[in-house]
Amino acid sequence: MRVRLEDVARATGVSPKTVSRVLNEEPSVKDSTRKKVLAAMEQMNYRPSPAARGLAGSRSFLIAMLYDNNENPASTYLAEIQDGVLDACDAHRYSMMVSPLRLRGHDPIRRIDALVADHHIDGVIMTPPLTDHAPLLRRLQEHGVPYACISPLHRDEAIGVCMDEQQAAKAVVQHLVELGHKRIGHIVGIANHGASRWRLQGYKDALAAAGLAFDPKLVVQGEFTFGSGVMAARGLFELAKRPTAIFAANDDMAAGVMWAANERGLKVPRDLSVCGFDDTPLATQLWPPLTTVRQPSREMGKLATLQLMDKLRGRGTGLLLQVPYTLQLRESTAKPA
Amino acid sequence: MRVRLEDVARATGVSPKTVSRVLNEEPSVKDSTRKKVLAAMEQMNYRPSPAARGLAGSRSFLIAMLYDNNENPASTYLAEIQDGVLDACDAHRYSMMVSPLRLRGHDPIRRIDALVADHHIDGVIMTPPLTDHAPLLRRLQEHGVPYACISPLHRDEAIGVCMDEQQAAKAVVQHLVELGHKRIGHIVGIANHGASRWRLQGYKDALAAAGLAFDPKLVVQGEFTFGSGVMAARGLFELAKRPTAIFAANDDMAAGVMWAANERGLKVPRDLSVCGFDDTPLATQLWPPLTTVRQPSREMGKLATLQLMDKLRGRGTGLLLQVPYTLQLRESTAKPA
DNA sequence: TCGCCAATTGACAGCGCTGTCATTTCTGGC
DNA sequence: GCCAGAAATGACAGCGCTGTCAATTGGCGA
Repeated sequence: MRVRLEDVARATGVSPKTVSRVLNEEPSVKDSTRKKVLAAMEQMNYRPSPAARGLAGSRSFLIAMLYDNNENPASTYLAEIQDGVLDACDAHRYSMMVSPLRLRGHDPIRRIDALVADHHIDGVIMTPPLTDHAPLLRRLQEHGVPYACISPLHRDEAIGVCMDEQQAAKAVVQHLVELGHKRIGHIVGIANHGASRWRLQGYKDALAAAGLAFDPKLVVQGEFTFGSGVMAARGLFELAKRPTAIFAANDDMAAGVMWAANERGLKVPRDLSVCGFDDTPLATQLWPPLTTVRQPSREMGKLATLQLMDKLRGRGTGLLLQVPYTLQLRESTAKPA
Repeated sequence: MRVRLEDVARATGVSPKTVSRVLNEEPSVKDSTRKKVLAAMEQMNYRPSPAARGLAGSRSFLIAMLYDNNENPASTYLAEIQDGVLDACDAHRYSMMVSPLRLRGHDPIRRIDALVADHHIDGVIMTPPLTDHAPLLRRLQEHGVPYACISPLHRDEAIGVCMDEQQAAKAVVQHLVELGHKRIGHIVGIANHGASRWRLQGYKDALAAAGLAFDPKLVVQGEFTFGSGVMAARGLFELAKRPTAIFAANDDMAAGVMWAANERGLKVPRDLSVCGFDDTPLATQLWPPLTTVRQPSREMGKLATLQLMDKLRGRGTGLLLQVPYTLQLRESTAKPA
């Protein structure tokens, strides 16, 4: 029937416990023994039973990816991260559970408790904005469940991955400045999201660096959705002195800006330059294609997971890795008329 | 420490086995006993250990959602389905694993084998185009693992969920006909995908019903991607007699058509009507908003999962459920000039 | 060569549940 | 009121692995 650890032990002439030691990469096994066992495992195509390991031992080889199902950053973003997490899990024989959390209404703490109680989760991958939900993090700590964050707001304590979003935002806006724009609008994302803050700050930095005055009227609150981008853009278009360029804090809102521009008969980029952030598939599906910042989400998911696994093995070197951004200059930005 | 089945048994004054029976909804338990046990479970906040259940019993309470990572229909589609599957899992205390399969290159059969061997998967949710990957289905059957399909090509044997895509496609095209269009182009999806066939057939049906001749030159092969939509549209624009409307087999390609129209200076819908299929978020993020068919993907994911669970409990009534489509008439279609 | 300590290995119980089969408790029919 | 057979319950082993702690082995200085 199924090849069990005991079978491998018998084949190798050692005790089951020793095979178990090899399986778990414990150091106290003589090298020659280890090799023999590994060879037998390979040869017999042995596959440990996660259920048995979970029941007997303290680890479950399961990690959960938590995300917010209400306020989520575009679903393509999460899908990419998920792919990255899966890549890393595959490589380390871990499994992943996806666990959508509805912050509004439902009680996320109970969800965490259930995850821990039911599945003995070994660790958690947190995506924004959950990365900064203090009660959640505290609860995880109480349970002793390690977690890695993707783009957390508070960067000091967390382990995980981030990108220098502030610098990236500064770079896109500088691109607009270099094209000759003087009145540059900005649409902010959901308040308190790290992404919103960093991108706004980068916008300010670029203005400052260029010696342009910061005008609060040019900054409008959005909430990362297409619709909010439309609304925000309409507001900006009503200004006595319309901006000649708009930097939206993500691609969805940038798409909204382009929609509103169309609605008002403004031609992009002739009458208005637009840029976004994230480089979702949407960016190249708009007309004209959107200038934006590429964020390597899949890679980030993978790296965060690897960080988590390092921590699970106690090998944790790391705090917060930083991945590089890439400017994607496309046709939605041009010199002002 | 942890509340165990045994604790519940002691509290209720019955044997552990009886509690187990209640837990597994076995019929041979007296009603009064069942109520007592359930009350105690509730009161003690008992949570069965999936690991122990999996190890001792034959079920793992785990289902896998399989999808093709290369040729996937837009990621938002899969994300929606996944959400639906999770909804259903939650409701029935099942867990879900996501398992991307790279059909090209990697060997999907091995992946299935691994899933079964490692995790004792109870069942599988199949998404297109995997629903029609014969070797895969055969392997699942050999393993005795039940599966439910979402929009399978071969509808006879499969259990799962589908939509009358042919009828839906016919309806959108009829909408174009009613607007007065005579030359209607169609961009087909990846060959052999059910979605491609049904939508093409619906297109033909509508033409026939309207007494319009079918012109093969108006039908161009695409592959469900934005880029292929652009290419296909360019081809159609080169025709001596350009179509006045184009029905793309999905929204991404329709977006491509609109892109290509922009590129060529054609104004939608004045010079060209465009419609798509799926009603992804993209549809309302384009300018003008896209006329399309809404497919309730999330609902379909949920229903397919419920079907699967029915089957797992042997209560399987069902073959293929059919969910209704909805026409989303928006501004990308209008009377021909 | 002997003893001692560290390095390696093994014996054994038990993780929390379910399958199997035995046992007890009800039914209803006579 | 008694018995056959169905309904309901229980006893017990064991799923495949790991934690604990004991036993063995090997290396080295005295």
